[in-house]
Amino acid sequence: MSVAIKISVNVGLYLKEPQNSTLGKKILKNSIILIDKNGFEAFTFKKLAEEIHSTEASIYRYFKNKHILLLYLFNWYWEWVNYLIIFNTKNITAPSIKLKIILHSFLHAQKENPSTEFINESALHNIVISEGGKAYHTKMVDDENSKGFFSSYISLVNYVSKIIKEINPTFKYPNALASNLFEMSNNQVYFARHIPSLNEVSKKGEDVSEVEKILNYFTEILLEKRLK
Amino acid sequence: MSVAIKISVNVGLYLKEPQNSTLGKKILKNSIILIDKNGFEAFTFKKLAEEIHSTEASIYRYFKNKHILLLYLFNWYWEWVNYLIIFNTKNITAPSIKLKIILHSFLHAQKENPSTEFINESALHNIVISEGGKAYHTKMVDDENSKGFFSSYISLVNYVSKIIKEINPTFKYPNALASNLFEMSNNQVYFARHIPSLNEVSKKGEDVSEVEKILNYFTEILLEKRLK
DNA sequence: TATTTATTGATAGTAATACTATCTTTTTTT
DNA sequence: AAAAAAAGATAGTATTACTATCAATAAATA
Repeated sequence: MSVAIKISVNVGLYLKEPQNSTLGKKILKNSIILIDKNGFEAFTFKKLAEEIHSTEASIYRYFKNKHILLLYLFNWYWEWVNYLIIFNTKNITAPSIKLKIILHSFLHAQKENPSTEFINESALHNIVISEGGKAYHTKMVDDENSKGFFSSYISLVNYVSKIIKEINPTFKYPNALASNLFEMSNNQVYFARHIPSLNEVSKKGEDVSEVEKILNYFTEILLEKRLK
Repeated sequence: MSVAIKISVNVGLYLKEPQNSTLGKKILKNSIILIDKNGFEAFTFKKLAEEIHSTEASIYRYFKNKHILLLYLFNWYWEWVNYLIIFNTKNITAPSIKLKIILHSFLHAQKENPSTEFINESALHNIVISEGGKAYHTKMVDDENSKGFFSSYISLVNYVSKIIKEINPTFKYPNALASNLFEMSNNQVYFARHIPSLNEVSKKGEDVSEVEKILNYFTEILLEKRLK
């Protein structure tokens, strides 16, 4: 017996819900593996089809194209982080502790017990770090935003924004801070791994914890209550 | 008569220096226009060739591929910002004023007098905002970093980092703050334009100035001198 | 159980992309 | 005027990003 959580994303992101079939789950599982391994640019439906011993045509029955598949994965990830955050901050009242837990949950999302056998959360987290920006840095961004394709991310940011306001109601830009915390988090981990002269993270293998320290340091200073 | 500044980038980024020929300058000029208009994904050497009434083969004599061309443009941009910053902070001694001027220079780089007829700084700035992350979010990042393809950006970050240390020598992560200022700057402008629920920038057409306010607000709080 | 329906597989085909190669013409340098 | 360099013209290839069609198989339901 077990308690299963099922994560669902915006229906506009798929033609057929991949979580409801064996082939669909294989697509999700192996697209994560392939994108993580070779990067999004090198990823094609043909290679994926070969990997899972299926055909391109079959994959196209689930996703319109690889960009939409990427959006599906990101939304799944953001929903998963959302769940983790709600779960981990349950019964915590002090908002400043809540924010600390949120940062920790987000940065260590990969280390949590996997909720779903067909999603490798750790690999997915790496994809979000390396390719996350590609979700919305396209010419379709306005159209896709209007269709709610970023709503999981937006609601995450809004939730954090609310907590920021609780910590310090005089802080002027809670949304900007919240979105920056997520963006900065991924960015600084990426820099630590690939362009280390852009920050102060030296210890290999502990990049995530180091970035957590940086983010806590920044938020503590930014949200410290002050007179005016 | 005039005073011309010539910006040069890492020699590994081109096969033939485009700034030295009419065709090369046309390539630079029109690639900026096309990428700005249609986005980097839709940009191809073939379309560019048609636009400038030349051929694909001729463009390939200047740049190995479109990714390298993008890197060339970004390096050119970072060098240009670097020049602007040095120029605008000349004779300013107070580091906190310097940092303010840097943020202003960076965010308004497009409004400065164009230094080069074949580069539309405004369009290039928009490309950096929309596509900037694609410079280093690829599987070649480590190799390209070792070749110095991001050195203009790194030296920019290091310069700002030094000023941060002057403002507050006790601030623990000057590099992380400096890189975040540049990243956050582009990101928040992009959000203001495309996913406005992610920050507090409402006024259309003044997004850049609004983001400047946010960045100043953040840095002032972060770098305010404090005991411990 | 038979039958309809849905799902997947197999195969083919197309336009566009991302190049490489070669040869000719034009322009520039000496 | 000759030599060298740059650009144009053209062709060709492997891969990508799809769309279309039809057959085989599995699942749902009558």
